[in-house]
Amino acid sequence: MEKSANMLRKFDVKPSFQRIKIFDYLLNNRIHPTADTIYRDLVKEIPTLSLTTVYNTLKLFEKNNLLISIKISENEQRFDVDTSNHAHFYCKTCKEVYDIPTESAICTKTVEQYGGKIDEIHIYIKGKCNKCQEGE
Amino acid sequence: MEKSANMLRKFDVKPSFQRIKIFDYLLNNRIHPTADTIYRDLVKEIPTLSLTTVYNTLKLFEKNNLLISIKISENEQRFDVDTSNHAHFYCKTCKEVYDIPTESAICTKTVEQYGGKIDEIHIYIKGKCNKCQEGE
DNA sequence: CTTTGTGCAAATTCTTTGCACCAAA
DNA sequence: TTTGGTGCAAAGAATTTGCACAAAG
Repeated sequence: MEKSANMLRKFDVKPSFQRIKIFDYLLNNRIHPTADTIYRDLVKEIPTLSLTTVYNTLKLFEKNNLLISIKISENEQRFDVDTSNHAHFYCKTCKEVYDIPTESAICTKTVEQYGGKIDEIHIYIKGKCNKCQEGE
Repeated sequence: MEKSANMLRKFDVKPSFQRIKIFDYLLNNRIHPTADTIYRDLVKEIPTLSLTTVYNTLKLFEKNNLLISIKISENEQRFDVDTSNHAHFYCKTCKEVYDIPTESAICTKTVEQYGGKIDEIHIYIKGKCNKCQEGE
């Protein structure tokens, strides 16, 4: 709890109860959850929580670089507190998102060559994970 | 028109009037359009066209590997008839999507190492394009 | 007090579905 | 005549917005 609160302060986010809980959840559940997943899990503990607050908070966190938003699965946004350089693997069978290490400096040269400025790089790999392969 | 029709047949898609027109549009407008963009442009020429048909058709094309769907911009799907290996650059300012060449064999080893099978790799780069940089 | 956060309900956006009609084989 | 394509209207899912109330400083 206190660790999360300090983290929030460091990124200029006022640590309200809900914000701390949501950030805490993200730190302890590295499953790239959707807003709804976070809401469903936390509402058990905080019955007054609303989905709107979860959305508001995640948006604020993203703006303040506390997390990145990933759009790898069907029509939903997922959130990742690991803001370091890495790729994501989406298993189309079990719908899980896995982190994949990478040394991506990929094709940034081409963009820069034309004078473009890069803010974000997303590498999304889709397929079937090892567990789902086995079950065949 | 005939070129498109043959292309469709080759990928096991019956070349109806609408399908040919939509495929034609995609071939001649390499702007990664959304379903709505395609609809708005084509309805001028084909007043009876419906957005549903555009969606149906794009879905069919995707299933038959005539195009890939990209989710790089905010909440919309865009379509690209270039199914070869390349990355996409999204300019957050002008909202355009540009093709970026790449030699991506990126971090596929890590996935395969764990026994996963890769179907698709999407590389999305976001930032500001050269034109939008200049205007500052 | 005054500002900021929270949460309900309604709205919005993109996409899909159900269904009836139409066209082609 | 049977199959498959088209298109309208309605539904659906994820996210955002407007607004009122609550909390914090």
